[in-house]
Amino acid sequence: MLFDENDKSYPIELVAEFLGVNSRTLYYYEKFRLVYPMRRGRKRYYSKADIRWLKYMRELMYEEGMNLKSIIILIKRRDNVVLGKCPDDVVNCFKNYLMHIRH
Amino acid sequence: MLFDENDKSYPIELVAEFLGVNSRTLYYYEKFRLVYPMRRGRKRYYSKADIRWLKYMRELMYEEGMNLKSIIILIKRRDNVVLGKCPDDVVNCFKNYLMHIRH
DNA sequence: AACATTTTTACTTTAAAGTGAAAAATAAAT
DNA sequence: ATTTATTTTTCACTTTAAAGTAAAAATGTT
Repeated sequence: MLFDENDKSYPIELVAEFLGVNSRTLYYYEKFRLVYPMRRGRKRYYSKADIRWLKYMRELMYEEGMNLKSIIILIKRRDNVVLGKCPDDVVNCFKNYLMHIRH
Repeated sequence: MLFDENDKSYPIELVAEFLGVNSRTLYYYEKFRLVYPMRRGRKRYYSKADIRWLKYMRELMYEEGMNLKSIIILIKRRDNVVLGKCPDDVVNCFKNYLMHIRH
């Protein structure tokens, strides 16, 4: 009965419990601008999308070994920030490395 | 006189000195499959592209705050490995977050 | 055999990630 | 309006692991 599919938002404590973290951790993520819960008054409410995102984010961290800053960059890259900074010849150089990596 | 533009490959000690790291660090990167120096016998020779890549890699680490595993993933993503794992609705959800982030 | 490079082992350093507890802030209740 | 309760914020601390390195052992080259 953790989540009622019809509810559209969840308070921080419930989300923290669901993710198995301290609610303080969610404030921490917010400071990194990694999540934007809705505010009703001063209280935070997380949408299902928020929760899915947090869960995926933590998978990237604990299954893929990424760190928070990289995840931020991963998001920004959808606006081409990181590769924008990467010189062209280095980008091309990536392709050589790709050949060596098995997926 | 660190680098002769006409030379096509550089031994590990020279590269380490240029990057300001211990040569052991370059072995370390290699174990992560982040670089593939050419081998003549058992000895390693790094190309200019290798060196540029290493330099860029370290910028990502020390200026952007990325970790090695994330850099590996960044490379692989050119083959869509990471976002391939990411559920579509989460990908769409990224767009909302993008709006909140200033570049 | 002598030399140089590599590999392995285990260690050090450093900072990220997370958290506890108290203080501050805000809303609700009486 | 004052008190009570709840959430947020701040500060400082702990834990953990990534990143890097030193030293010794192994290996290949000449």
